[in-house]
Amino acid sequence: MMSNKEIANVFKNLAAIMELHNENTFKIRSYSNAYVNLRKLDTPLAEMDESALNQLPGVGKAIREKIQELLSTGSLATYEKYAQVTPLGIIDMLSIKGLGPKKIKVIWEELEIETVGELLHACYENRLSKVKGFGQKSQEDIKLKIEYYFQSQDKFHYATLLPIAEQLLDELRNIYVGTSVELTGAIRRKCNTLDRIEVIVGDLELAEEVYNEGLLEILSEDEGTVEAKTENGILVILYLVDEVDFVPSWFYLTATEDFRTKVGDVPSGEFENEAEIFAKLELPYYIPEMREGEMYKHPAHADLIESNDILGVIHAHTTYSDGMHTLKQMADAAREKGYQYIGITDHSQTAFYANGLKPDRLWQQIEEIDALNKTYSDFIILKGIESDILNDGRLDYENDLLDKLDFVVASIHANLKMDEAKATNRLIVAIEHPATSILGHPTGRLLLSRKGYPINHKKVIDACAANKVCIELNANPHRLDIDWRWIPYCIEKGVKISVNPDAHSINGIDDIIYGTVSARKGGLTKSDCLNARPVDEFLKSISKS
DNA sequence: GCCGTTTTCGGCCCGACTGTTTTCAGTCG
Repeated sequence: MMSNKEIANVFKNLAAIMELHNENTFKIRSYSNAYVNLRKLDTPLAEMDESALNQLPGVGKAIREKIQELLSTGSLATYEKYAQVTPLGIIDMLSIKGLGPKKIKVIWEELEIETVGELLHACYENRLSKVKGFGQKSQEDIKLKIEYYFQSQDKFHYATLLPIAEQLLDELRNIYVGTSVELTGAIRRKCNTLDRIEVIVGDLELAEEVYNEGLLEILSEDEGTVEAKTENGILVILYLVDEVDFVPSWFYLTATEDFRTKVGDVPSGEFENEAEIFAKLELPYYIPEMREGEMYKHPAHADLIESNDILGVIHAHTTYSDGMHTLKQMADAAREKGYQYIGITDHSQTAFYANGLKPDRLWQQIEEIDALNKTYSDFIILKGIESDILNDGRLDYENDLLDKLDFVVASIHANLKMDEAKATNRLIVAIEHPATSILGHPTGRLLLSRKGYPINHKKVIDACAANKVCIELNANPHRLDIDWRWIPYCIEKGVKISVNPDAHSINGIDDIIYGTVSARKGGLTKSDCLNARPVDEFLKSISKS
């Protein structure tokens, strides 16, 4: 049975493909609205009867019937009709930022291009810039976007691969009873994005059940290294080693080469665990997450942040702007999950697309928070805003209103096309605003789909240090922004990191887990984490006086 | 295709930017 999100996505895809075929724009808008409305629903569509479906906003007879068709057949004839007359490559192009349906249509019709690869080739040959409506700059921009698109192909977010890897691990352990079986490589290092799942097995033989039971499709087998694919097409590498060598092999396969060469060769001998290897190398124990890049230069703290150290849910949206749940629902959920406080940050007025709050609605929210806070004795809601950083670096409200808030997250959402100097300067102007408490998602990147604007990290972090502004580690697995590689520099400069879920729903709060994972990769300790502090210390830490 | 009625069809979300233009279309958030 299809989930609400899956059904909503069909309507999004339907709207996009219909735009390619010049259908009525208002019809298309209806389907887009259906996408927006349906994905926000709490109740599963599958559990609703016909009259309940009819009462949903934006759902009339036609869309209701399409929902029912999807629930009973799993597909949609209307979409299939358009898909049949649209090359797959053209549909792929819709996911490249900067390319909309109008431009794709021109590319398709004028250049007779039907795949993303052909389009990249046309950029290299300077053919795209000759088409009317395109020029040198568009061609260069599209070329870079496609190159990023290809780099991201066959890669996955950590949050996507983790459950698949854990299930595979379980199944392999059931096959190799009494044998060591563990994740290794990038997935053990909990990398933000990955292209494979690596598993080490303490047995030199590949068990027959692995392929007989359809667990994996074996691609190749070579000297203890087996390449395979899961049924959903994800690359799996199995390393088959002698059980006696398991610990040193596991150690070897986990770290990247740069880390390994810096810490020295794996010592010979038998080891019970990796701690003994680090001891033999006369090094402190580095958690697997840190065994890459330059992290060997930084201390291997014993008190690294853990997700249950986080006491406050900072950066959360509600139905006031583009969140799925009400203020009270979000607060109650945070409290029930064991947090001590929540910092509400809806979008500010410029964010029209997200129903950003005009001053009067922000005042209204402030009043509602005051009232709700009187009903809690063991929990507190902090008044905040996610203020857009305008094009010139200003914040999105007058100072008298900003002063009424407990804290301000300042982030860029629009006009993302900037060079490094412009982006850095825009951020620094916002950081220097006395109301700014936390810099939100500093680069605006969306892992595997958008690169983010270039910034001079050192200048931005220095400015945060000088103005007592903290930096967000946005915990959404698609962002994980600020990048963990910059955490050591933040620590060096005394800039606190706030691990923020950017929650747009109750479930979104749980993204804190992924933020904590990335924070640990960067060696963040509990004491350097802003929202691992009780609420009074949180407020003291962001106070400018 | 949905909605809301002055119940049976007309109206339907904005603003800025960018690159391409010669006054604006396409895209994004």
